[in-house]
Amino acid sequence: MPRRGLPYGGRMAETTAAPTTAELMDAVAAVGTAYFHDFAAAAGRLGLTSVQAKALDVVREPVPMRALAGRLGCDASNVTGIVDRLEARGLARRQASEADRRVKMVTATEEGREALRRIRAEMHRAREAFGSLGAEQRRVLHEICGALLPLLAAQDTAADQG
Amino acid sequence: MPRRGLPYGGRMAETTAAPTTAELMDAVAAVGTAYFHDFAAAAGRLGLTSVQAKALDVVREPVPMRALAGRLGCDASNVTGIVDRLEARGLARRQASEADRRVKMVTATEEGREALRRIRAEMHRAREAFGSLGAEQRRVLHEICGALLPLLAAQDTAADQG
DNA sequence: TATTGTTATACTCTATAACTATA
DNA sequence: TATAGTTATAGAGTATAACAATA
Repeated sequence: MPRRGLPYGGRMAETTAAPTTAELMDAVAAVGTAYFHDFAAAAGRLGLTSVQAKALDVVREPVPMRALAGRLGCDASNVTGIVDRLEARGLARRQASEADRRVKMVTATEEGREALRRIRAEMHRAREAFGSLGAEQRRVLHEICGALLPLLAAQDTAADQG
Repeated sequence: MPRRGLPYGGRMAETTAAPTTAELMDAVAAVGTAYFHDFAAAAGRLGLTSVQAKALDVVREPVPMRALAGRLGCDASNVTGIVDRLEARGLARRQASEADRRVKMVTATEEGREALRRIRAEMHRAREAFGSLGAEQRRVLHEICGALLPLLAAQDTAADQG
């Protein structure tokens, strides 16, 4: 099949062939790993683990402990310790639910929200890397991610999306 | 700017706008997280942690303990325990280097390679998700990943690429 | 009875520091 | 002296099982 000019900017060689599923998975895994590394490093500079940072992101809006466990993809018993540590540093707080006195809602404090903003600002490599993409590349990548996510997260909806 | 027909298959609406860097980062993070979850689950079904599985992948070819630490992105002291556990299960083995008697080369056993093959085969969601992409989408996604990776991993080359 | 959050336990991963054996 | 691998230690994340409070 003849290869036409590249559709989203035409920066690369025309010889680029469509990769196999395995090659694609390796490439996405490498990018995902590097992205996560940048995220963990940014969180670490603020003295937070990556799980703590992710939890902080989830609780920008009040969330029950149980649901937080779902969003973090871990057992509910872990969340106790994770929120304990966030609370001890004043980044989040527990509040009893009025509707159901068994549940406790977790919410980020203003300091917690500020920490999260700083982490995002500290992700220098990711910002540079994604910022370097052209409009068409961004659009295509975003669209492909949107198509992939529901398939990748298919049966975890209840647990992962909380 | 007027929007032309989509270049890689034209499946979606023409109204899709170019996302901001932040939106793009969130989308890629979500896909990366879901991918990693699929990987960890596949490894878990074989009784392996994700780090053990990644280590197994690295040592398909003989690698010094120190270099393995670099590829895993962790301190060298951790690798002792990780390889201990792989070795205890017969999935990898240590061999003294002939050139430098201080270094130990780690290599996957045939059983270890088989375990790795099974993990890859067990990543059902990822295989379905990426397998569902058309040739043009695969090509574009692969190319963008290739452009992103060196920027994301820029200064970690020595540590991350071993 | 079922559910929420917690505790107790045990394992793994993690970094730091100190050690040994080589170089 | 410098480096490779190990050990010791402490902290954090993880799942399982059992528990108290509430529904």
